Amino acid sequence: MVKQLDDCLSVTFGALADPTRREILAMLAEGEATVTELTAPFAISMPAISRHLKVLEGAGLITRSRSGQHLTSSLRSAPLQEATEWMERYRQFWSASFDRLDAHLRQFQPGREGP
Amino acid sequence: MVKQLDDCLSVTFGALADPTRREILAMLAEGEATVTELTAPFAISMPAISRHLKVLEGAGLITRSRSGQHLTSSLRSAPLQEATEWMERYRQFWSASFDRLDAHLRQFQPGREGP
DNA sequence: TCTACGTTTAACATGTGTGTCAAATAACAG
DNA sequence: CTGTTATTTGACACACATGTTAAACGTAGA
Repeated sequence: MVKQLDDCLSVTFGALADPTRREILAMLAEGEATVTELTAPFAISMPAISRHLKVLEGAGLITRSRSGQHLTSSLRSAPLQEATEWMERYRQFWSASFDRLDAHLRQFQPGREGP
Repeated sequence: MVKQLDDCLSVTFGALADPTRREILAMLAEGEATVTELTAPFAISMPAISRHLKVLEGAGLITRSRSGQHLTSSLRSAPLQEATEWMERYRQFWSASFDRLDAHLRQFQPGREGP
């Protein structure tokens, strides 16, 4: 029953997990852009960018609209809201129980790096 | 130069992109637990859970400490803070420009489901 | 020291993601 | 209609993620 939301979060976080896609979102935050424009700053091919855009669109993070020959992409907000809410739940929990947790952890954890 | 942070976000979002791992985080939010305890509610094997825990630890989302035979896992907060900050940047932008965007989008997007 | 328990590692199968280049589609201009 | 530009799709290659089972490791206790 919560499966639907769960999957939605997977798609959202999955889309956000790729640096190129986050870079694309950053570019779109400065205004909508065509695929060609979005491809320019990257060292990868246009088909690759096109696929990234498809992933972002599938996650509902952008929308696309054709104006003449150009297909412009623009940002959408809804999924981020959901993902942020999910994370806020944990952030709040963690902030609340941090002191207790922190003290507890310290006594077991000498260091975090290991071979 | 921002590459380091970028990679950190990839790891964080990547860890969050898996439903099993989010489920594990939800369980740990109710208190620390051993690998055996964390494996119980799932239909997958303990080695699989062990790997998920390793991913979560790699993302800094949990810490682990041995107490006797048991290896207990507990939540950490730092990476979520970073990821939330990243997303907040976009949420704010999107909220601000939502009206303008929304009107623009409506005229191009008849439906979001595909075959 | 031998045995049992809890957990991880090794080796492997398999599916999915990300990139490539070449060809196909879509809209526009002569 | 033909050609040009913008973008996507197809076919492939390769890497990585996730699951499995079997064996190894680490700690506790007889």
